[in-house]
Amino acid sequence: MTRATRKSTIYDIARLSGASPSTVSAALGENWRKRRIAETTVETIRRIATEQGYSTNMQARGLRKARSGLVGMVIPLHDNRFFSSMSQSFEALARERGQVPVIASSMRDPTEERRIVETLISYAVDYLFIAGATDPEAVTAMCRAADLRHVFVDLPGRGAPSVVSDNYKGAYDLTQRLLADRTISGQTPRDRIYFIGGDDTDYASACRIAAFRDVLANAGQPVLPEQIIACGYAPRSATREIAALCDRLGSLPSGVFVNSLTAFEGVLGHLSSLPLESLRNSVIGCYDYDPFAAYLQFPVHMVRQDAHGLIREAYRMIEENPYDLVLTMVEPEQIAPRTYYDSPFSDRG
Amino acid sequence: MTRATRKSTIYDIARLSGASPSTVSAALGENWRKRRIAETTVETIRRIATEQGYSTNMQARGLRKARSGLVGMVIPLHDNRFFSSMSQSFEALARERGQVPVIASSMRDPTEERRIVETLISYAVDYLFIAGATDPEAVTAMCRAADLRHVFVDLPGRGAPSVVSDNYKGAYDLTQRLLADRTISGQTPRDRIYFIGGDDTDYASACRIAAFRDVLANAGQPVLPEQIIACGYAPRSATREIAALCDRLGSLPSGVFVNSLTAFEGVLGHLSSLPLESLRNSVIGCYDYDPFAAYLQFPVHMVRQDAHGLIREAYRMIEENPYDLVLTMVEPEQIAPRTYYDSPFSDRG
DNA sequence: TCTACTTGCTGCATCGATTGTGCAGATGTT
DNA sequence: AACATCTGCACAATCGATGCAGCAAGTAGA
Repeated sequence: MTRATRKSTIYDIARLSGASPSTVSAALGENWRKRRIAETTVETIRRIATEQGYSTNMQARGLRKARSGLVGMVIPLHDNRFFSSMSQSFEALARERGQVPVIASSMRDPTEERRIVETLISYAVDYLFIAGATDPEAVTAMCRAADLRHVFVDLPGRGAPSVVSDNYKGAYDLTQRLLADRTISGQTPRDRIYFIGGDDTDYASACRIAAFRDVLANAGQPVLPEQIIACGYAPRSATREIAALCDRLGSLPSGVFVNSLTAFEGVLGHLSSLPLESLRNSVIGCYDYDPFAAYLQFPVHMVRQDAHGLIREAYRMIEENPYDLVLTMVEPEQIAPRTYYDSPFSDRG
Repeated sequence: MTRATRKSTIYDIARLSGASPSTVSAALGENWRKRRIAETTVETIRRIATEQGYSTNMQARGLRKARSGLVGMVIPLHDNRFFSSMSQSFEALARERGQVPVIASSMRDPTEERRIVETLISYAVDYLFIAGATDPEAVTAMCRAADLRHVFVDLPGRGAPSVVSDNYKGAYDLTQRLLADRTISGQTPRDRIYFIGGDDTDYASACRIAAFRDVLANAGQPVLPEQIIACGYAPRSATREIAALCDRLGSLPSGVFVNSLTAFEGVLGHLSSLPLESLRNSVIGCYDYDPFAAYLQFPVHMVRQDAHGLIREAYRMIEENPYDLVLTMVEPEQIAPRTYYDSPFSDRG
């Protein structure tokens, strides 16, 4: 095993090439023309640098230039199709720009979120993307103090540009589809459609709930409080709640609007325990898309949020109008039951 | 909008507190006792630091201490249940240790992989985890030169400790289950089981293919070359290949072993175009688990890899025996069709 | 009173890259 | 020949935090 020699620096290259450190720095960078370094010198220096396996110490550069080349993104969790799609897009767009993405998950915990933002500020990230912020005001306050450009994604903030899905429209259309697909047999509580999952204090859920209410009200079926079961995003609690609901009603309701894939995972945990027949008279919808969820034993109406579009827009905002406190909407897409959506990354795997 | 004041440094705190920068540094750190700073001084300094919203400049600290507090992980892609579970676990374990995880996706491209490793080395990550390496030798060479502790996950390398799933065992058991579940009606090519997806030059797939061959050979059904369709991990190519196979055979084969969730996504793209009846006489297995994939219209035998266990072991190795060139195996778990697996993070969402 | 410690702090060099300034020597101009 | 200009490079300060070496007061022991 070769014992590693200390990593080589511009001073080593300087010594080996007979040039000065500043010449080496310029030669290895982009602006050697402006600094009038002879092309032959540049070539020599670069050759030696390659031979020595030199690589820039980004900590030193970052310290001097007061920017790190890192771009931060906070997401609620990695283990989720929607957010991991965002990660994939974020990474692609950041690398296109020669930046290094740092993605952190907050578990939707405001304290953790704050700690993460602090940490990213400590590392002098150049931009910060916050997806699903739990406390936008706090984030903005910290970023302001650190003079850090930031943008909110998915959940808007008041102090920076925000890019969000058009949750109202997505939920409006989904609810309409559920309503249309439903087979009603009477006027019992079971005939209603229930909304399950998410947190009614968060923006996205609130929009969706509003749309849900509006559609049903327009259809002459005003929503009762018990029809909204905002039990959070955790699979476990969704399992519990849907089971309790079925218990109360004596069967599955005629329709269920599930507010996220994670909640749907939990709902599935209960549905899977039911005989398939009992699902025949229910129509299920899920806000978010998953190719497997689209092919369950029962039809599922889905909504695909444009994760890539969200990130693209967010990047545009942060690069072009970082101080425009504007809210950009990105349209989600309704996906019919049993439809395969060909993702932008499906040529990779 | 408040214009941001320059971020405060230890020099600002020093001026405000009347102490010297070195005293401030010591007071804000852990070792102020060793440096014999009076407790009252420490309190004063910390109060002022808080008031000023001071936060350590990690670039400066990293430069001085020659370690960054960052830990890197390379994964093939974010948008995948297996890898995003690894990300989730990695993040949790890194934060427990006060480190900051940086997760990058290589898209299984050796060039991209190398670039990423170089970049992470530039940022002086303290450790590097490489999952699904495409060129382990190159990675080890670079890490050696930079004196960087690293560990291979999922795909082993020769030059560092490796932690991998027991792919052979997982695939052996899965193949046996497929064989047992199959209903054969004759001795035509359609009666065979086919293996689809993955890259036969990569370690994990090679192990799984070997197990697949062995089970069938033991059962007196030696595997023909055309039974192994290692068409990569991309959904798109899996769709193409399964369609071509069905074309050749005139129907679905009696069994399909799908080598990853991404490939399965592609396979599903084709299966979904078939009438449900045509699936009745086939048994499907997928190496990797997804809760939705477990509840499709047809039963799917799945294998759940222990992503959390892999990362936990990898961390143990890198912290305890970074120079032990040992290969640790982590057992995967067979999941019966239509089974809900309760993930370690299912209380979050 | 004089040495011998201890306490509590400061000064200074250092990590590696960047950048404004300056200075020889070459070339051109009148 | 005297002066201006350009070329190609080197010097040194700087970014912010760290940690070694050392120094002035205070306390203890003889």
